[in-house]
Amino acid sequence: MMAPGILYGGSSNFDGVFTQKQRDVFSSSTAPKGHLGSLFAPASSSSNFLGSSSMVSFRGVNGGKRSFFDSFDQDDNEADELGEYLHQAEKKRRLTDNQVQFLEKSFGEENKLEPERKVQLAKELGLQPRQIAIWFQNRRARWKTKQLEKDYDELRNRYDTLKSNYNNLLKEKEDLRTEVFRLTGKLFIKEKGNGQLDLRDEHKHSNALAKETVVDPMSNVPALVVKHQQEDLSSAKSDVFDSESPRYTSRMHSSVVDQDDSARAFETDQSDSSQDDDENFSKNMLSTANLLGKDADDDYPATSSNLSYFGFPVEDQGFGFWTY
DNA sequence: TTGTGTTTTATTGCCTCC
DNA sequence: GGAGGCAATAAAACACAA
Repeated sequence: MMAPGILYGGSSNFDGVFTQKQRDVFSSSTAPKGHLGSLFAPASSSSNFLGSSSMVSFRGVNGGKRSFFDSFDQDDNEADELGEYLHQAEKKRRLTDNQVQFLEKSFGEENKLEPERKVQLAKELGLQPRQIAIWFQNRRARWKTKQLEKDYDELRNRYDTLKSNYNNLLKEKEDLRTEVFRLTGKLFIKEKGNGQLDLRDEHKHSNALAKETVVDPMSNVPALVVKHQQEDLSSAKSDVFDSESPRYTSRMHSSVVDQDDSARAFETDQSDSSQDDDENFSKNMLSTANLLGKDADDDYPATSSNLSYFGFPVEDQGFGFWTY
């Protein structure tokens, strides 16, 4: 197979590099064969470019790296360099460190290459404009890849942080929920002991509030929670978070209780209004408390919209959209 | 020294823009 | 229709472990 070869010199719109097709055509018709064939320039009179030596990487030549710019100060070595070049004419040659450095600097200033700048850089570096264009193109591709990796890392960090916060909130929620259950039970026992608790009113209130538990479209938080927040704020009373307050307890209870469970627990009351003895209500309350305690790991709450406390779809809690 | 993985240079084909 | 950009790819050059 024919290795890539570069032809030097230039006509008005010739970039300095023939395509494989062009080379094939050329070499099969008029061009000399072999290494010299790839050196055959279609026009050299108008060439602004520095020619063969510019294309040779001096890495490893004469036992070490040689500066690209140094090469132009050593006319004595031109013959040697030409010989070296002739030897490497059909090899792919890397740019020197200085050339790359120069190009990097230019790329840093502007990663797009206007024609004037391309020609200017080609002159300064002794390369073909086509090579400059290719270098910029490849450099843009590398930059894009790096940028993608960077963006990925950034997104992943943000995701990790978000997930961590979410898990912390979940834990906090569980703790609060446990506390509510504990205090509810305590209150129930206390008020039942005093014979002051009208559990039917409590039940009505609970059901009414539970039915209000729909998601607030603005905040994605259950509207009941929003409503309670607003009420609690406006009341400006010290009993807002007073665990001994029946009002607080009933609200928290109703917002926590699953609607279905709640309905089940108070089914007797709804089906037969004549039955109003405290004992039945006591049993229902206790069974509700047991049910809730047993299902403490279940996701909150209990709205038909299948949304968790934070407004996330339950199935999304694992942030399943992100895969590793 | 050699095999292998990575980087760099260059080509090809397709697309868009003027 | 030509110029230039980009994605995909080839292939040479390079790095490095065994």
